[in-house]
Amino acid sequence: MKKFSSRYSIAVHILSLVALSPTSCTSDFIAESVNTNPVIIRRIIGMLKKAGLVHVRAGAGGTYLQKELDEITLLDVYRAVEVADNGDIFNFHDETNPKCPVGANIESVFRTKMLQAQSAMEHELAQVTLKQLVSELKEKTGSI
Amino acid sequence: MKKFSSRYSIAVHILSLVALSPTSCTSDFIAESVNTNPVIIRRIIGMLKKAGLVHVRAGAGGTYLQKELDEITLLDVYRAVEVADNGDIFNFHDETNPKCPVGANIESVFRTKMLQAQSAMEHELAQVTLKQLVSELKEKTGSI
DNA sequence: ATCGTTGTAACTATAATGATTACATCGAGA
DNA sequence: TCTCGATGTAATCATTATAGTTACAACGAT
Repeated sequence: MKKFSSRYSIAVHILSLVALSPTSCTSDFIAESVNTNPVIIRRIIGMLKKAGLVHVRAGAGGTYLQKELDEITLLDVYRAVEVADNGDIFNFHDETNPKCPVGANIESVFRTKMLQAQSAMEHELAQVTLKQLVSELKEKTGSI
Repeated sequence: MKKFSSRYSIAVHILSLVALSPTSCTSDFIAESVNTNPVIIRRIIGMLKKAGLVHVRAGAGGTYLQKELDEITLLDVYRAVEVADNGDIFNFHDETNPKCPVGANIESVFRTKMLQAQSAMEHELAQVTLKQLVSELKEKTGSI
């Protein structure tokens, strides 16, 4: 019964914090808001950096957005921290018996359907920008 | 980088086989088509049984569909074998710092978006019946 | 009553996650 | 230039899910 890792929610948390915080965001500072270990934060920031979403002042400290808030979607963040090797979220039992007509063909038929389902999910994620999300967050917090 | 387990693809394989096979489907027979251990098959059949999708002739042997092919959707199968405790596929880092305005509110904002994405995926799965899938499978195999 | 099948328990190996300690390296500022 | 805080990353550990396997009691059609 596996779900997606919590890296994704932490990544969104990090980006929101960086977007909203007036002060410099060190991994220690962020870790306190997320309530976890600074190394967890640094690892995730490393992925966000690799995806071109943030840059980090090495030595000096602090993480900063590298794109505008409305240029980052939840899909971008998802792909940065959560995506599997080939991008598929569904697993397949891929060594079916080729001598059986069902075993030989079931995977390709099933895979097509699964990719459609995955696309639908990713399309939904692509609709939400961090700008929207942060704006809703601001409403919730009243001010910040 | 976790994906869904291969139980799902195996479950669909099992149901397709049961639907198409003229002979009795014992766990040994199915395991040969899937190319895995019979106990794996029995475990998954147990979940399908619990979900009311199949029934099993205990003692005698053999698995049979309990619903019509067009009454079983990929979402039904998904829920039978893959669903996590509360049904959410996304994980949340839920012990954020309540003293931080972002930490205190990010989860509920993010969760709403995630549930929409999950719904989109499940809606897509609900569109596909086993009847369609088996029909496509028949086309692929030529005959059976 | 027999015998093949199911339903489980128990065990193993493997892999991902999340947390933590440790430490080399970077670079801004005194 | 030196110091000191911050980053980047390796290594380790506990936990959990998956996948496979062996073993065996219980079922029930014949």
